[in-house]
Amino acid sequence: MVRVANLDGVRVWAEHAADRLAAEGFRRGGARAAVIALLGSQRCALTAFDIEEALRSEGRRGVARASIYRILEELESLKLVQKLDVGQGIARYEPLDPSGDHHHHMVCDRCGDVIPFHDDELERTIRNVAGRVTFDVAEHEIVLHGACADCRR
Amino acid sequence: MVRVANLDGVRVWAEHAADRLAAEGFRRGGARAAVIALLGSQRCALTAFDIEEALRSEGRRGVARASIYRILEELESLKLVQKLDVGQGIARYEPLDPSGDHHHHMVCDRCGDVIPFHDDELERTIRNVAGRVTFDVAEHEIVLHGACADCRR
DNA sequence: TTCTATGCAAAATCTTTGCAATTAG
DNA sequence: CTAATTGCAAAGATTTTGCATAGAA
Repeated sequence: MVRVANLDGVRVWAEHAADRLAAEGFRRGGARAAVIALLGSQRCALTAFDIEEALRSEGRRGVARASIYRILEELESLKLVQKLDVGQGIARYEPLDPSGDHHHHMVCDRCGDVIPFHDDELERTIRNVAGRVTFDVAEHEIVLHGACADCRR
Repeated sequence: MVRVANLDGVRVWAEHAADRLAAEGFRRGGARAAVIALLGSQRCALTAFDIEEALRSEGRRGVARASIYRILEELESLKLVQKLDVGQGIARYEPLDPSGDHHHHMVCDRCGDVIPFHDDELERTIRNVAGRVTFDVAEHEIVLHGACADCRR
């Protein structure tokens, strides 16, 4: 088991995202820049609420909730972020590594913490399964529920 | 890859659920019985809306939405049904086989269809992963996204 | 009769939409 | 100047809660 690999990739993600947006003809607004900068500095999935709060407390005027959702939707459609549901009906968003690297999540059902993990064997197995089904598998999402190291005591 | 195994188990699930509820001291109300009967006749996950609609069109007076949610919550806490999120922020519920048998889901992102599947290798791999992490894994949920046989054409 | 189960309506939560004002190019 | 971007408020969608009533034991 490996923790989120490729932290360098994450570090430059904001830059990569800005480039992609520019290439797609988007203009450079302050709200979008703020959301991208925040996502780029995170190692894992944030909710829209997390983002709103973080940007508001960053001192500046903050970004409107509607803008956050609109921006996240754009980023998702460009495959720059992945939207994921870990089970409480609240969407989370995280940067998508341009190299294709990805990870899954363990959700602590006691404290609500979301912890990323990666496992090569698991990826291999998923690929095998994908080859065996009469279904065109484009993505996969795996969530482990349970208790985190702190909570299980 | 195997389609939902143990259809007999599903068939008797309603009975099993009724027994568990009785053992837990619950009384036998009509709304709960209707929800259980419906779930027992399904092979896969339904949304609260699906359930409400199905029960309403079943001719009778139908079951109030609030009751449906309350009943599903009870059943979930007794581990009689599993609640799952396949990504659109809408919860789905399905009977949980008392034998421990379980399956995962492929979601067609074009038509929205949710298709169950099971794979032994995948289960084994998940168990291995669970043994390797500093996290107490109680459950796991796997969702494959893509296009179903009909939609991919 | 007593306490659970249910229905109805209102509230809560998360997300989306409409529209006017702002801002980038 | 022109069109994309943003903020604000209102609307939508799903789920939860409060409370009075019906119903099971």
